Amino acid sequence: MKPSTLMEVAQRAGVSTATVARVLKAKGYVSDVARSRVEAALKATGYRPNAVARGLRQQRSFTIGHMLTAITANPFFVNVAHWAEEAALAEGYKTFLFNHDGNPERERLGAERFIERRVDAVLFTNAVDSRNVQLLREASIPVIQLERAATIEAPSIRVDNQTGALEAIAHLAELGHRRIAFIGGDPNLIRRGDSHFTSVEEERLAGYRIGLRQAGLPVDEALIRLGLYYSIADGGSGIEGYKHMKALLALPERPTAIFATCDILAAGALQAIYEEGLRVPHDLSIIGFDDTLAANLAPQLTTVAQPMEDLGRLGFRTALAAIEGESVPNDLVLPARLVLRRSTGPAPHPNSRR
Amino acid sequence: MKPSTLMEVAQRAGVSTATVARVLKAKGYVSDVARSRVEAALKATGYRPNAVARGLRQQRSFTIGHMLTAITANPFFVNVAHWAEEAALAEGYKTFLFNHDGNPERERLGAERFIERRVDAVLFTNAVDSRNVQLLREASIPVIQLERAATIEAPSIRVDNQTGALEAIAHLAELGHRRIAFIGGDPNLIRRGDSHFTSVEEERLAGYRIGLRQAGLPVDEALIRLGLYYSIADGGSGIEGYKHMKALLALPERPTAIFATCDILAAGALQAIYEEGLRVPHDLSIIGFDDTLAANLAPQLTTVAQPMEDLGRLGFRTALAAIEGESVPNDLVLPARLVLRRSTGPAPHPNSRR
DNA sequence: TTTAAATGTGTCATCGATGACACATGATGA
DNA sequence: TCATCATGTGTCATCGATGACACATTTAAA
Repeated sequence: MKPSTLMEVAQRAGVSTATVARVLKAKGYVSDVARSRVEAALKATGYRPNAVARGLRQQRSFTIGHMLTAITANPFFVNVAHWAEEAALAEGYKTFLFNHDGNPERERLGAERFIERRVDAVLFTNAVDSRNVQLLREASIPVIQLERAATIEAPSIRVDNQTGALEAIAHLAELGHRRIAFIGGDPNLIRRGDSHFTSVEEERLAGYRIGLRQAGLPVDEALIRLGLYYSIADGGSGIEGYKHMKALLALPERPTAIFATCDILAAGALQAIYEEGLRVPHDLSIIGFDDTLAANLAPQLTTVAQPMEDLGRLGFRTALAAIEGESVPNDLVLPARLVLRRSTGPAPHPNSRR
Repeated sequence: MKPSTLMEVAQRAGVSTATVARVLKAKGYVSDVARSRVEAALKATGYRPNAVARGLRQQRSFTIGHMLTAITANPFFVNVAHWAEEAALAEGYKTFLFNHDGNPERERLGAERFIERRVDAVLFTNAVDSRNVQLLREASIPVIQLERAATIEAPSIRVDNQTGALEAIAHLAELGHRRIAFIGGDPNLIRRGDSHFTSVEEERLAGYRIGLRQAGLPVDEALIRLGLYYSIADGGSGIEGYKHMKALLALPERPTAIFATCDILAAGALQAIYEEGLRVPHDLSIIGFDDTLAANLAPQLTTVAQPMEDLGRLGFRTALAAIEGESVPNDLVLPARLVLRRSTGPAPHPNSRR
C-alpha cells in the first residue's frame, strides 16, 4: 500500500489540505476540533510527507552531494562523510555520496548527477578538477571544499598539516631521534587543480623540514621518500609504504624513526619492519597521519589525527549556511592533533643497533 | 543561474515541450529540422533534466536506500555499499546510506526517512529489527537483506559462513595445527530479529566445529572465546580481540593457531601477540574473516574473504528486479573464499615453543 | 456601535517532466 | 477517390505539497 497523500488525509478528516498542512507545520490557526480530527486521520493513514513533491514545490531537495575518493581504500573519507551525514540528518537533510577515485571524468559525472538530482549544495573532499567545482557553481549550487581545495573560487575547510607534521617531528626529536625519515606521496602529483595551491603533501613535508630545523637536526634527502600512493588500483594496501620502508632499511645508516603522511603508508611500513624482524618502538619509532588505521595496527600507532568529525560537521553546517544565503568563511583551517600511542619511544642507543 | 527547464528549451527552439521530450528520449517522430533546433537549444541552455520533477511524475525516485552499521568501524559495510552504488550508478540510480550502528530505533528512523524520500527499494546490510523491514514493506517498498537477514519475509543474499570457516580450519589442520582457537562475537547477541534465524557467528562457529571434527581434532571449549565485539563505543579498535588473545596466551597449553571471525578481531589479536613478542606465523598462525583490514596488517593476514562486490552488485540487481515486479530468489547464498597470505604457516614443533 | 484585529478554513496556481491524446499532413494502396 | 497508415507536432492533466490569497466569523479596541 502506497503511503497516503495530504489530500487523502484531508478527506478522511473532512477538512481541506491547507488545514492538514497547518497541523503538520504547527503554524497558522487551527481549531481544536479540526486539529484532533486531522491528527486522528494522520495516525490512521500513517501519513508520511512526500519529500519528492516537497522538493519540487520548494525548489529545494534537502539533499546535499558529497564527493570523495578512495572510499574502499582509505577510511578517512568515509569518516568525514559520516559526520557530515550525521549533521545533515539533524537538519532533515540527506547526503548523496559519489566516489570518483581521483578521476576527473568520474568527478564530472558525479557533478552532473548532483545537478540532475538538484542537490542543494555539494561537499568536496579531495577535489580533483576545479572545472567540476565551476560546473556546480554555474548551476547555482554552493560548493564547500574539505581537506583539499582545488580552487579559491569556493570556500574551503582545511587542516593545519604543517603544524601537525611539525609536532610529530618535535615529539620524535624529543625522544632523542636524530635520523628521522619521511614517507609520503608525490607532492607534485597530489597538488591539484589551480597550480598555486600547495598540496597537503607539501604542507606535511614543510612541517617535517621545519621540525627538523627547530630541533637542530640536519635534513638528509636520502631519508625523504616520496611516491604516489593514491594508486587505488594496487588495492590501497600500503604497498608504497612497504617499498619505501624496505629502501630505508637498506640504507647504510638507517633511520631510527619514521614519519609517514598517512596511516596506510605507515601500515605498509610496519609490514616491512615486521618482515625484517625489528621491533617497534624498541628498534624503530613510527608516526602516522590521519588516525584511521592507527588504533588497529600492532603496535597501536602514534599518529597525527585529523579532525574528521569537525571536518564533516563544519562542512555540512557551512554548506547549510551557504544554502541559506548567509556569508561563509572563505578558508577555515582546523588544527591536527598528535595522538600518542605505542609506536614511539626513545631512540635506541647507537651501539645497541641490530 | 538555475538549470533551465524543458519549457525554456522548447521556447528557445520554437517547439513544444513534447517535441523536446521526444528528442531527449529518442523515441517518437521528430523531423530533422526540429531535432537540430532542439539540439541546439539543449546545448545552448545546458539543459539537465530535473530528477525531482521526474520522480514526482513517474512515482519513482530512481533512488534506493541502503541501511548499514559500523560505517566508521568496519570497512565491510562500506565496501558492500560501494559496489551496490556502483551497480546503481550504471542504471541511473543513486543510493542513500543510513548508518544505524546496530540500534533498532536508529534503524527505524532510517526506514522512515527512506519512506519519506520515496526510495524505490531498500537494501539492508546487517538488519537489526524485522519490524523495520516490515515498515518498509507496508509502504510497498521492496526490501533485500544482505549478509545478515532479520526475517524470512523479505529476500536475502547471504554468504556461506559455515563453509568459509570450515575451509579456514581445514587449512590450519593441514599445516599441522592441533590446538586451534576461535575468537568470535557472542552468537546469541548477534542473532537478530526472528529468533529462528541462525546468526553469522553461529554459522562460523559451526564451521569451526565441523572443521575440527573432519580433521579428527577434539573440540576444547577453553579455546572458544566469544563476546560482543560490535561495541562501536569502544572505538571499534578490536579491543575484544586483544583481550581474548591475551586470555588465550595465558592458557597453560597455548593454541598454535587462531581463527577470528572478523579481521578487526584478528587485528586486536595481533596486537596482543605482538605485545608478547611472539612471531606470526612462526610461533602462531592466525586467520581472519571478511578481508577488510587483512592486507594492511603485519603480517598480511590469511583471511576468509567475503564476496563484498557480489553482495553489493547482486543486492542492487535484485532490488531492481523487485522494483520492476520481477520475481526474485528468496534466499541466495554466495561462497566465501579463503585468501592465503602470510599469517599462516606450519605448526611449530612442540619443543621449540618459547 | 463601529472598526480593526484575531481566529479559522478553503481554493488554487505552482514547481517540471511525462505521456496520453488529439490533430494535423502527406504518402500509399485498394 | 477514399481509406489507411506513417509521420510530425502540440495540448494538457497529472504527480503531491505548499503557501499566497480570499473569505469567513468572532473578539477586542475605539
